[in-house]
Amino acid sequence: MPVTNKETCLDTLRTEILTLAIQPGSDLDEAALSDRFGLSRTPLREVLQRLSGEGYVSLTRNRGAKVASMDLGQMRLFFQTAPVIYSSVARLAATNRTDEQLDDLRAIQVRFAAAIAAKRSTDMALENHRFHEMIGEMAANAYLTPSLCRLLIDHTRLGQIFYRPANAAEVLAVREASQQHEAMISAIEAGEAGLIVDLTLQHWDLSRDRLERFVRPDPLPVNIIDIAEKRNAV
Amino acid sequence: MPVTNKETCLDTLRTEILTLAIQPGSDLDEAALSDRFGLSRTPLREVLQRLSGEGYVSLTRNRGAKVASMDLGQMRLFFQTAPVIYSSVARLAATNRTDEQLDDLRAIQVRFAAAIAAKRSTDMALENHRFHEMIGEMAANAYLTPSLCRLLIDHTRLGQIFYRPANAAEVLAVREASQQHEAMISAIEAGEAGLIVDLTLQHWDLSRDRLERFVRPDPLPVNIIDIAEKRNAV
DNA sequence: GAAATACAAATTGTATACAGATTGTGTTGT
DNA sequence: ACAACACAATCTGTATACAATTTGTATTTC
Repeated sequence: MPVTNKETCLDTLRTEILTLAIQPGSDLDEAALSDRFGLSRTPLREVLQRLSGEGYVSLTRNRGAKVASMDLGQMRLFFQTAPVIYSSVARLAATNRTDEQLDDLRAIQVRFAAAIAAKRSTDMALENHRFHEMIGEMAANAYLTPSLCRLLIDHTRLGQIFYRPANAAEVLAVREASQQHEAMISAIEAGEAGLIVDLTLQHWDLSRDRLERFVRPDPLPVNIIDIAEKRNAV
Repeated sequence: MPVTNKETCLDTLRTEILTLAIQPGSDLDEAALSDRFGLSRTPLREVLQRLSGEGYVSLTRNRGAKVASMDLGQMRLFFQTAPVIYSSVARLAATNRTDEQLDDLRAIQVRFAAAIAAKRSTDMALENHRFHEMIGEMAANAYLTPSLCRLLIDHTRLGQIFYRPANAAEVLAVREASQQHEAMISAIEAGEAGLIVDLTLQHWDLSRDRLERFVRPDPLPVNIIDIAEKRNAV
């Protein structure tokens, strides 16, 4: 099965959107992209249609493609929706997974841990994304998968900051996330539905705490701002 | 905003798939469809891509488009997944709906009731579909909507039988479903989250009973089969 | 007669040229 | 100076022709 230009284009755009290399809301130029990937506009438009179906991109008639935006309203929905879907999917994964899928999941976790050790933050985010996508695949539920994928897209985009650990506390949190992955693998292997749901919700809590800290970071020291104002006044 | 050929094509294919005018699993011929809708193959392929994104159709490379299948495995997932999504969506609808949307919902319900009164079974199924799609729109949750839509596609296709009431008991069931719709509208208007979830689960139970009766109908009278075998033996 | 292969027909994928829509700019008139 | 309109440039949408892949069929070979 040869890897066509079209598939390269799909994958590349997906990762560029996930890693924020292309920012939410930015316009995608058909001509530029078809040049870049050595495709004519026809197949490129099909790529965009598909990305739209997956939720990476939004199309408007006569106005082209935009990377899916991440406004405040969306974020609210994200935090509201993630727990139900994540835990439902995790429960199904524990009962439906195959042995091959479990091996795949382990392989992804190895690469995730390696990315952490090497402090490659982009890879951390992408391998984490694949880890949770893989759990979705294990769940093997065509009805839930599309919702999961949309959540993961925004989770990964938000998480760019999570996996770019700035201080010692956040490095610890990433390590904890990795340990939780290990525990989740064990629970899925053992088929313990109740346990995997608990672990998933814990994992979510950890992630949510980091994300909220990003959205509402510690305020700047007030006196520094005072100083800046005085300098402007001079 | 003019209705283009392309949009007609999209809508028509959607309803034909929902009403089983095109059977699950059947192949879609690009040339034939582009002839039929007066489109060239390029925009028609974009329609198919989009239908694929919505879950109506599945695409395979170099092998064209098939109407989404409804095998036994899928049905199992359907019954497993519907309650979570339906109730989550309903809860959100009660808190997020706008007044205009509530008016739209009422209008749909009027058409639904009219279809029942006139015994137009296809319209019953389609208006019922729109009713629940509208509740999805009220929920205004981009993460849940895709899952809801996929569930509704299969629910409506299965329900073709439900809304083609064969006997008196099933006519009563359809009337009951319609009454439940009315109750749901009231609950959404009042913003009663707990109530709408209860009503939704009741509605689901009613529908599920009918669907299960379809999948596992009352067995044929045994002696009739005996007779048939004797005739073949002659 | 069954299997394999080569060829033909049909179907899908891609490129390019053209048509239609939108947006920005410059000119004209008040 | 501002508003309105017209025109140009840019981008999106569609049609058609061509290339590549798949599938069915017929012929050959064992």
